[in-house]
Amino acid sequence: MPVDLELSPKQKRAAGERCCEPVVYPDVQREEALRMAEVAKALGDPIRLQLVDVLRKHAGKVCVCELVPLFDISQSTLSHHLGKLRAAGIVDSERKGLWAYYYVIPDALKELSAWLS
Amino acid sequence: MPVDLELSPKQKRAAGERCCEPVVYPDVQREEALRMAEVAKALGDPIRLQLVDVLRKHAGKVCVCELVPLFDISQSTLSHHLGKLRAAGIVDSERKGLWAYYYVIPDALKELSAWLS
DNA sequence: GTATTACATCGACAGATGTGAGTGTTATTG
DNA sequence: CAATAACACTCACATCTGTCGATGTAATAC
Repeated sequence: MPVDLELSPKQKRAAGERCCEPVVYPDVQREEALRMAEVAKALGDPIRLQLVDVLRKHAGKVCVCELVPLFDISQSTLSHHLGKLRAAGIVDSERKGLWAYYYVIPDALKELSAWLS
Repeated sequence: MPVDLELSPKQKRAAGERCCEPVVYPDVQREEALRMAEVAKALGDPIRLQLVDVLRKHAGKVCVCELVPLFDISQSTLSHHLGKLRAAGIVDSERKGLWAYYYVIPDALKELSAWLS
């Protein structure tokens, strides 16, 4: 896990020579980074972040019709954001008649949260 | 802080009537969300996330020339990513002669990290 | 049945993003 | 001095993103 990066030679390399040893990068990080970046990207919009905030704090399932008046965007744009959050595996929804209820998937933010702290 | 969202009336509103009470949204969240989303967005790319990972784990300052061989991208693209991270306030750099040393700004990820956990 | 509501999806568009090749600037080596 | 290394920046381009209006679909109300 600890990337063993040495603070190597600070010396202009002589023509054609490599500057710094190419440090091997742990492959484990690769897929992990892809997953976490996907989650971070989904949270990288103020509206989506607030959506997740509301859904998390509510602890239950929230109807889309209750989310619409919270933001100054059109219904279709909100739907688009919810779709992105679902695609990123952060939320899921459940349809009940005319209404759609959204909720945060437990542990969806766990990996990113752990890495950040 | 707790957004008091009631799971209100699940009943098709009668022509012209509002579906759900427009819940007031705490303004405090607004700017906070903007800041956190900016950080999340910067982390929303696998390469930038790995860059931050390397810089964090190294605990010191890392020369760009040591970062280049870690990724399969051009030097200019790497520079671009570092610039984005700097613009988001996550990292900063220090120039020493020919070399540039990057490091993670302490507490830069604090707010997002706290919100996530 | 018809009218209407809740929500997702489509189409379009301006703006942002990731990428690399090339260039410029500055400092170091010889 | 000249040559060159390290790195940021410019330009170009294909792709992605956020946004809205319009449309589609399914369920409810009357």
